[in-house]
Amino acid sequence: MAEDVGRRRMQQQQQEDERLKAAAAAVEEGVGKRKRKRGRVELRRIEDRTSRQVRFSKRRSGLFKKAFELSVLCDAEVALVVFSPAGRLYEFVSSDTSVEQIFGRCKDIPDTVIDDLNIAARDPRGYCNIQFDLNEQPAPESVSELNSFAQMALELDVKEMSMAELTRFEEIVTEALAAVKSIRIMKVAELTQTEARLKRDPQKKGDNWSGQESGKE
Amino acid sequence: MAEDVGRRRMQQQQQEDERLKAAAAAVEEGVGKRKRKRGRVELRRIEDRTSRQVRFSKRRSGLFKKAFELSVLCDAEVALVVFSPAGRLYEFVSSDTSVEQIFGRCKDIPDTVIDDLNIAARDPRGYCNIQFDLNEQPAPESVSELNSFAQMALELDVKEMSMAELTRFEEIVTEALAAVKSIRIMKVAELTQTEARLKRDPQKKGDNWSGQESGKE
DNA sequence: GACTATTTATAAGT
DNA sequence: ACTTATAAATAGTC
Repeated sequence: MAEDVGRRRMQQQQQEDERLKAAAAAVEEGVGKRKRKRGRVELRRIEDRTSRQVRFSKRRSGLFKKAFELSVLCDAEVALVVFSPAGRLYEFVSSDTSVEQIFGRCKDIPDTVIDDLNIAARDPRGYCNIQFDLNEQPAPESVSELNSFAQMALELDVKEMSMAELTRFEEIVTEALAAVKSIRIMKVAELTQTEARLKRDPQKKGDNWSGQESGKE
Repeated sequence: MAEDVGRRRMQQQQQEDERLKAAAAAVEEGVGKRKRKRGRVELRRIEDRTSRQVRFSKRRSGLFKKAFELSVLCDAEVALVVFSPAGRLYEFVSSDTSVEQIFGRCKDIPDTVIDDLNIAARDPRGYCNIQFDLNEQPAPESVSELNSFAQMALELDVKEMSMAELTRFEEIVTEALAAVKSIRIMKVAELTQTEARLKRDPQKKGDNWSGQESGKE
């Protein structure tokens, strides 16, 4: 998926350049008067309240529409639940089944199955205990030197910050986390696609698309 | 002018008509030798197996992507579960929540309104939409040089990471966020205490519309 | 709530 | 797979 995007991006080199230049200019001149092109969005929490609410409405309807289409076109079971920040609940379930039933099935499925082709995760990660003292950092695991440094830098600096800075910084870290998540999810999606071809077909009849894999990546 | 507007609407209407006619024709004449225009799809189960599988993959990716974006952009909780016809499970849960948690919340909310597409909402409002791009990292805002560097470091490096690294890194960022939050909370508590005597309302962090929406529209 | 300009998603084609 | 043509989604506006 990311590769597809990459290709497309190459095609749109011109546009990209244009955008990057604009962004660079905006940074230099200070944020503010820059107006985004229509239809283009950064992957981060929308700051403006009104805008965020409007977008939520539009995007929510689009998401549900897509979910519905997937269920119909591909004969898949789909369950979708969305809570607005205000706590309102919106849900969609493809067939006659209920959300309870579909979610229930998730729990019943053993790890082996889930592990194989699942896109996202109920992995143990992501639950943060705010137990540690800042002076006593958890040992900076070696993901890469850069990352370790970045993390230390963040946390050390944090102690010196004003409220405003803190608030802003929290936003930044939140955004960074969002970016990381998105990338990971896309990678998972990629892998899932790749592995799909290697997966045996439980109920094959006639032609099978999974039988024609020509190696893995 | 009004005529222009009318013209546009007519064009749209034509598209709709065309589509509907095509669908109707397909039904009456049976399955087809008919070649659809690119990008155009009838809302019905795809008969061709290969095609169905291919589109399932693509659309599934798109759906999850959008679900993720909605959660990030609009700060909403999202749970999405998809079963392929083969019975494989794909799921996505927005943040630190689990499917079970979100599901649990569903049960607690009584009144349900179901619309045309099987979409249920606890709110009279309609539905909505979403979309996003992975290659587009959030712009590095400058809070301090250190922070900017850290953030950029994070995001740049992230693109090169393996899955294992990504997972680990996500964990680190999550922890960092937790740390920042804890610090901010402590500071808020301090300030609140201090200023409580002055009977002043120091700062509000919220631009969370969940807090401001008291229920009506 | 509707309109238009753009971007994104994606059905077909190679 | 990779590319291209089209449709759909949607951000910015009024």
